[in-house]
Amino acid sequence: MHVVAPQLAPPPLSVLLAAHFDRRDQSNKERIVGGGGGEMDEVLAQISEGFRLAGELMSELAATQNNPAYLAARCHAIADARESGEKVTVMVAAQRTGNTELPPDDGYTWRKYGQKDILGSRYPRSYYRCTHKNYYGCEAKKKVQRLDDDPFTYEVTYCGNHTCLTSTTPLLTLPTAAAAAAAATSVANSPPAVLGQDLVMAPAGEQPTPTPLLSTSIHLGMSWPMTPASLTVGEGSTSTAQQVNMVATAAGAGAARETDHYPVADLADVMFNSGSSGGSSIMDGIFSSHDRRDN
DNA sequence: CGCATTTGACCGAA
DNA sequence: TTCGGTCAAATGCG
Repeated sequence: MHVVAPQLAPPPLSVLLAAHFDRRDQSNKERIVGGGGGEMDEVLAQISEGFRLAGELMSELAATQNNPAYLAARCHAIADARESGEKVTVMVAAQRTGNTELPPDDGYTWRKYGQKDILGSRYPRSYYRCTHKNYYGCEAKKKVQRLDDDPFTYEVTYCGNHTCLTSTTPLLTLPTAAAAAAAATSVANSPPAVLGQDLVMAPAGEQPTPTPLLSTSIHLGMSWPMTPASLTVGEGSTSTAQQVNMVATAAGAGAARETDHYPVADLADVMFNSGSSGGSSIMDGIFSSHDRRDN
């Protein structure tokens, strides 16, 4: 079971018209769209109600994902899974423009070492390992497979941690002044992981110890060609995989880009893009207890 | 030439 | 025996 990002299509012109007239001038609406109590009005009202409900749902999702307790629970689940060597599966939306055959780019450099037709699956499964396996002994691997029922979504299963720090994608594109200021004001003994302007994730009850600080900067999500749509933490191929729904707006979703942030989606981005040429990464902040084995 | 991808062969688990 | 995962030779590309 997977939850894929809901994508609200832009409202049709008639709805925009109706909404516009609802706000502005009722008489004009009746004159142009139709007489009061007409079928047109009824249909438009139903459509408007549908969008209102969709809007409520979206705002509730956003509110849930900004809940510190919710985020903390998700972080710990993922961290535990990674530390115990479990697999992490991410549902990634494929590009809908250009070459949709391109595998999702998660910021690491992968080398393909195999491809298999999987029984019962329409699309083959590709196997990748970290390009730097030879240099750093990095044992990170991933499997990429398109979903049968949604060719625009890839199921990416990550196995093993990256022991290299070789991300090719910049973590954030932020005004350096803001980043510097944020870093300067971070807690003394916490890792220099504060790179964003909007800080959430201060789990209640975990006060004095270095508190993981997450960037929820929208820049991160925006700079990525793909956005993880949901995330599953499980153990191997067993059916007991724990579903961690992480709903994110894919690029192009029209709803409230300016005000609605999806920190969980950003978190997913960060998780699988933990390496940075600078040496320190946001991962240090998220999983501060996780021992780094790089040098 | 060096590196990545492709693809059939091979291997181990179920 | 089947199937998922990996290996490695052949091939392609910059």
